[in-house]
Amino acid sequence: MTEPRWLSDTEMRAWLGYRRMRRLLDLRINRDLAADAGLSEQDYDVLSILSELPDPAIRVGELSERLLWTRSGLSRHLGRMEQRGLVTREDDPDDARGTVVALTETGRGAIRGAAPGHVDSVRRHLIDRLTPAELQVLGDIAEKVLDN
Amino acid sequence: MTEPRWLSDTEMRAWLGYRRMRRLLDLRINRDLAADAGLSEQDYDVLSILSELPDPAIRVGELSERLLWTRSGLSRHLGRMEQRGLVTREDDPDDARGTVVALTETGRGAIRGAAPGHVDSVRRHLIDRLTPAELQVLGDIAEKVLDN
DNA sequence: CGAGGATCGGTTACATGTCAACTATCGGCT
DNA sequence: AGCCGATAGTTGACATGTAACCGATCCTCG
Repeated sequence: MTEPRWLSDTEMRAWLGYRRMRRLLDLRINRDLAADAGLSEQDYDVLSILSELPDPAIRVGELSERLLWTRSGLSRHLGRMEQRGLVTREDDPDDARGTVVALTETGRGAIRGAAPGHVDSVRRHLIDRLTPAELQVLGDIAEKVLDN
Repeated sequence: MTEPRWLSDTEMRAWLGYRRMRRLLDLRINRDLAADAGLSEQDYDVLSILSELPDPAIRVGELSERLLWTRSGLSRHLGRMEQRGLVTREDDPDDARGTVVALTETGRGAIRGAAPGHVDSVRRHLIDRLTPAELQVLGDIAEKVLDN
């Protein structure tokens, strides 16, 4: 193996900064969300997707792709959310192998109630700390990283 | 509660982009690290801090602060790493409540062996995809978010 | 001194994620 | 029609994180 190209100061600062930001930012926002609405970040993500859907229900597999989650993890999480009355699961009438997930009224109420506080939290901890130019670049960076 | 300030397009793009980047980037880099070196990201972080220390050992509490980890989580993790022969734990001679953690030769070898591949992985998935200006801004963003 | 609150690290109970294996079903091909 | 590999979702075994609590030790202040 040839000598690797170690990271320069700027590169190291960006990498370590990203790592610490990830930890602290997620910690703060999740804490706010749990305190304000009694929801985890994962709950919020699921509810958010369901509430913005044109259809009343979505296949578990498609939901897992949108969330970038494994099916098994999602299955377990949906079980917990179902028990709390946030979502329902029913057999897909079009494909007996499948299951469709839908929001309950409780779930819809939960996301409606949680959204304002969550947006405020995201603003306080991230968005409002950055300039418009920085927000633009952050979007660019994410796009480049995700572009496989 | 007054009407919240919802996110603009640019803000939403930055936020969702960050979220997706976090998921995918971590997934990729952790996968590489596990495949190349048989280490988890957490293992790497611990070994990395220990290997760059001026002293031969560090207090558990200080390690947990540097890692932004809870003590209990770190305690469990150190137990696992100790069993694998990567680190040792001994009573702190200066404070009988405390424990000091040190790297074993195995642990030092593991981090040395893993570092080149890890740096390469970080480059491939993040650093080398960005321009110097973007790296600078990413560092700035992290600094602002972490401030306070 | 020495009493009592603070601090340290670990453990127990629990939450939540992954991987591999499983069951049920689908659907193309003969 | 019937076979058989592919696909959908769930579950068991396990890894690994947190919060609450515990026993031991430290240290300040009367």
